[in-house]
Parts: sequence; structure tokens; C-alpha cells
Amino acid sequence: MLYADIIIDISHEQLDRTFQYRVPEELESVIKVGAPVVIPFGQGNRAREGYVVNLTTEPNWDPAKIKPIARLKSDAVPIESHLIALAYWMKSHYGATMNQALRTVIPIKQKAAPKEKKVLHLSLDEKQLQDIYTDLISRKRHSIPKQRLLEALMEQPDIPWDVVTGKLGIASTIIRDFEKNAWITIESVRDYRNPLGTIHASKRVEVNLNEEQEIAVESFAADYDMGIRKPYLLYGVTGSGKTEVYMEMIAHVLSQGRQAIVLIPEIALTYQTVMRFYQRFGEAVSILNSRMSPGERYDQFERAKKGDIQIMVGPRSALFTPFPDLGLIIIDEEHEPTYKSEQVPRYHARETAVHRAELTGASVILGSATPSLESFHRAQTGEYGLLKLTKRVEERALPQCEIVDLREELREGNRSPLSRRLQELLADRLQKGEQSMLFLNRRGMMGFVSCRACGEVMKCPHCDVSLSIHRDGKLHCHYCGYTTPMVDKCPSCGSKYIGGFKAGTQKIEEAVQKMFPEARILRMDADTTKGKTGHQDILNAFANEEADILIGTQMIVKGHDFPKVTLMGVLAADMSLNANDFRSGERTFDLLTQASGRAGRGELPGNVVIQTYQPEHYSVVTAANADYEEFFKQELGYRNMMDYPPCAHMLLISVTSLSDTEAAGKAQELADYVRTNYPQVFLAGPHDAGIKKVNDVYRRILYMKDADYEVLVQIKDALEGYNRDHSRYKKASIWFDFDPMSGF
DNA sequence: AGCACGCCGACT
DNA sequence: GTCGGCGTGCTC
Repeated sequence: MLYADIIIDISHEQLDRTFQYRVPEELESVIKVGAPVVIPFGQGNRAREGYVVNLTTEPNWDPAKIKPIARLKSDAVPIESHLIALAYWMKSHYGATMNQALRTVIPIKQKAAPKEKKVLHLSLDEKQLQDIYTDLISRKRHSIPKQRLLEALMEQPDIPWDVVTGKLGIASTIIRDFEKNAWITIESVRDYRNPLGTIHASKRVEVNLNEEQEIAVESFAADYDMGIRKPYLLYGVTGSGKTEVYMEMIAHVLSQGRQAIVLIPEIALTYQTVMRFYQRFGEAVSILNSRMSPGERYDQFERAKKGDIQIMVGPRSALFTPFPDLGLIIIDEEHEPTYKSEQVPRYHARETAVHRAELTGASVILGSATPSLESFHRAQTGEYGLLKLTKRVEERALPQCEIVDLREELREGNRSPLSRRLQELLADRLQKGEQSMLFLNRRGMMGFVSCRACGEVMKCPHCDVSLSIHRDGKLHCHYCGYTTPMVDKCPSCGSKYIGGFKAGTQKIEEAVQKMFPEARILRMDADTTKGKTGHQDILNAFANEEADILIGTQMIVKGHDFPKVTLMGVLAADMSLNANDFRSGERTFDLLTQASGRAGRGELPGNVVIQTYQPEHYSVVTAANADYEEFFKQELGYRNMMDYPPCAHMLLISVTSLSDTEAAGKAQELADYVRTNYPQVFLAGPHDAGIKKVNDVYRRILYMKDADYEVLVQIKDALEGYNRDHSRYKKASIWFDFDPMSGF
């Protein structure tokens, strides 16, 4: 006997779980996960629509009470089923319950902003209303709510449904009763709004592609027309015009009646970016952003489903736009860590996009100037197609890039945050009236320890990642839990200039101002960008040349073009190099490349100065030489040696509880289970998480490495079962994170 | 969400 | 007692 777990209607929280139904014999061979079905539901066995979410031979409900599925919903457009299948894949691939996965893929219609705004209209004239009202009062029955509703309708003949159920506190039964008596009519108003407003697209934008761009588009289009669907890495140096290429590809897919999704990192989701798409495609484009309420997002998804729009631009979550015939998914800046979700299921938008594309017969374009190791690796093995853009548009020269050794500066007595070379260049720019940017890389400030004299960084002997200082004054490895006492002398050169690295943007600003009293300085960091427009105000002011120097963190290197900037100073490249996770080299290369790209965007030639305590580090050297492929080679060697992704896979398990003993007990239990049943798998832990206690919740972690992702999935499944059926520690909960993106 | 069940006040 | 309104809780 075959049973199906069915999700009825995820628009209401109370129904947001599965119900089990029997699969009738005639459907056994055709039914599959994701299939839309019609089932009898509730006491009245009302026919309702649902989706098969899982198939099993084991009923987990009294079989006598299980009803059979009525029929397959054959006329349904199979949009949703793709997404259900995608949710199922995410559940098994990343670890989550089916409901968590479904909630991620299909947004719940929230109470605050329903997709249908229902409005009650009074359909009685004044006399009838009076009659009914006096009748109600005279009957002296229990009818306070009815009276209230009638009174409200006398005041205001059209009242929104939510006002009635919410503010007036009247049960839906009463409203239905009113409707049955034909006292009122209920109208559903669909309130879709175009978040872009009513700006009109300029006519035809002239498309002028250079030869490389042309080749990229043509080879994609040729594949597409032959029915070849696959992921491509579009590897294009900064300023090579990737966006134009995306737009041509989209146009090609649209011309075949299919739709496209464009994912961009939230930080790059600016008015300018969106306008470029809007100018080209007009009303066919819609956007999604994190400022939107769940209701507004829901509206945009509805518009996509109905075919009102053909292109959706947005962050990670836009990946789940329910287009009826999705033909292309573009992921811009595919290496950005924001594409990995921080919530369960901890999915990666890149992998999930590739999977969704497989399900719907679409292609995927992954664009980047500094591709993730994962993507470039796959492009090299031929799993992904590779499209290259090596020239900057209009053949602009790359800025001249030099590395300054901060150890040398210290040795020669310069203890200011600016090297002598950078000071010299800053003075030159100020004198010429050109602009400069100073980038302070604060990423990975999590208390790494380095020697200012020789550049030595304290690292874990087992994991080759930086150790962090904890509250207990000891150095910890966030991967394996290795601890060692803090040192007071550099173990390599004996210098006492060893310690945590600290320098805020504010300190830098003071130092620079002191050095150049006449310079006009703008600072951009979390403090100065408070408020809605703070961020944009600063950028605008700098673009209008109201300042000579802009000092800031990541925010200033991503995206914006300032044609008058001819000098970029990276104050301490090491900061991100020493973040306590294995991707720090990759992130550093990316940040340095982005930073370099900021100088010399216009006519004027640019200079880049990279200050660092580790001038020989390959991430720094290769970034300065703009040599991604060399960086890739070196970094892949490191990942290979240490069994980090993409050469192997990792599974992080986090055990949390309000009780420390519960968390510790369960973590130990799980570790023992894995060591007994999977002795060949590398397992580290359990040990305290980087931040052990957050909001009174204790956290223990363990992590595993294996070459085979599927082995880790098996372990996850086994541990879920063990945890459910045998764990002695019921108060601790667990969650999984595959190939984590950050230190933990 | 939508439906039945059961509680509780008013009426014959 | 019985009738009917209305909140509550369940739906495989």
C-alpha cells in the first residue's frame, strides 16, 4: 500500500503541515512528489487542492482514518510542482523539514498583507437596514457582534475584511452569515502594484557589444537554440561589460516566450542597476527587495505566475519566482557569500539555481570577475560552460598596483596607519585636485593575532585557519576546537609587537585629517550611514566632488563608479586574510580586486596601494597582478591539501539548548554515533561554538569532512533518525549546515 | 480556511 | 427543556 504525504494549502499557518492520504491503485504508477492532487478534506470531505510532498509505504497515522486521494489535478499548470520538487531537493540536500523548505520556496500569504484584499459591501438600502437592525434589537437575542457589524455598516457601507475580523473582532462565521442572508456582498480586490511605479522605458537602447561580448552571447544563443541547457561561468574582468551580455542573453530567451530571473547581491540592488534592466525591457521587469513586506513580495510572485512580467531582478529569494516557463537564471557576482542562506534550510542560491534550472529546462549564467573556487573548478572540469571577457570596455587600462610592506614601515619607524608611499600619493592627488579612496578592510576583525614585526599569524596546526582570541584569553580554532594559551612574544621572530589588530575608520579619519589638515574627508561606515538615505547621501556627495578623500569599509568598494578617483589605498589587506575560516584567501582576493577596480574608472590613469604585513601572500600578490588564474591554482592547492570545498565537502552540525549539559550531552552523543558508524569520515568536535552563548542559548558544534557529499547527506539522515528516536537529550535541538560560508 | 461541536443565555 | 448564536479546535 502506498501513502502520500500531502501539503494542503500553505497559505495558513495551521494547515502548514502534511496530511497522509492513500494512493489509489490506478494512480500508483503515475503519482510523484510534487504532483498537484485533489483530496477530500475535513469533516465535510470538501475537495481541496494539495501537493504530494513525499511518498511512503509506511503510514504514520491510524490507517483506518486515512482517506484516499480523489484524483490528480490534471489541468494544473505544473509550475508549483517544480517548486515543490525543488523544496524536496533542498530539504534533503541541506537538511530541513519539508515545511521549512516549502516556506523558503513558496512564500506564505501573511496575515498583514494578503494577496486578495476582501471588502464587504452593504447591499441593503437604508430602510431594510433599519428594519433588520430594529428587529435584531427587539429580539433581544445574543447578537452583540451582529449589531456591531450592522452599526459599522451604517457608518461605512464598504469595509475591508481585515478591519471587520481584526479591529471589530467579528468572527468569520458571522460575516458568512451576513453574506448568506444577502445583506452584504464580499468582493475580492486584487491589489497588485508594480514596485517600479510608472516610469516609462525609453525606446530602444542601442546595443553595442564588443567582439568578446558578442562571442559570449552568440555561443550561448547557439547552444540554447540547439536545446543545450546547462550552467555557464561568465568570467569577465571588472569593467568588461557583463551586464550588457546578460541583457542580450535574456532578450534571446524572452524571444522564445520564456522568462528569466536575475539574482544580484542585496548590496548591489541599487536604483541604477535596476534602471538598466528597466530601460532595456520596460514593463516586463519587476524587482524584489528586502524592504518589501511579505505581502508585496507575494504580489510580485503572483504577477510572475500570471505572466504579467518576464524578468525578475532581486536577491537570493528571487530565485523562487514562479514563472510558468523559466528559461534562464542569471547570478551576478556569483562568488558573493550572501548567496548562501543564513537560515535553515541553509541553501546556496548558486547550487539551488542549477538544480531548479535542471527541473525546468533552463540555463544558468554565473557571472563574476573573481569566480568562486567552486564555479571555476567546475568550469575547468567541463561541468559548466566557460565564457570569458578579458578586455575592459573601451580598452581602459588597469590601474597601476603596488604592494607596501607594513613590516618595513614599522622597522623604519613609521607607526602611522598610512605608509610613506601612500602619504606621498595622497599629497599628490590633493595637490592635483583628484579624488582618493581609503579602504579599511574590517572583515574578519574577529580577534586574530598577528605580529607587526614579521607578519606571522597564529594559526591552527590542524586546520590551517587563523586562531581567534576568546574571552578566556586563550586562542581557539573555530573548526576543531584546538586551544592554546595566548603568547606575549612572536613565536617566529621573538618581537613583542604581537597582538590583536585594531583600527577603526574613525581613528584613520583622525590620522589622515591631522596629516592633511586642508583635505575634505568623508567617512562611510555603519556609524555614518544611519538612516534610510545616509548611505546614498555620502556616495552622492563624493560623486559631486564635495570631498577629496572617502574613507570606508566594504561598502565603498562594491559597485559604485567615481570617475574622478585616481587613487585607492587598501590600509590593511591582512584583515580579511585572517578571518577564521578557510575562505579568507578567496575573500581577500575578491576585495582587493574590487578595490583595485575602483581606481581609474574614467579617463585618468589610477594608482592602487595595497598595504599589508604579508606582502608575499598569494592572495595579495595575485590580486595586485590581476591574475585570477594564478590565484585559483594556489588556492585550489590549499583546499585540496586541507580537504576543504570544492575539493571535499563539509557538514557542520550545531547543537543548541538552554541547558549547557543538554547541548554538550547531545553533541557528544552525535559525535559518538558518527565515530561508531562512519569511522572512515573525518570528524572534529564536539566543541564550543565561536560565540558559545547567545541569548542564553548554549551552542556546541561538530563538523565533518568527506570527499563525497552524498556520504554527508546519509550521515545527516541517520543523525536525524537517531536524534528523533534514541537521543537521551530531548531539550537540545540540532541543525545542519553543508559547506558553510563563514567561521563558526 | 471552513466546518462541527458544545457552551451558554434567552425564550416558550 | 429547547433554540440558536458564537467561540474553539480539528482536519490525514
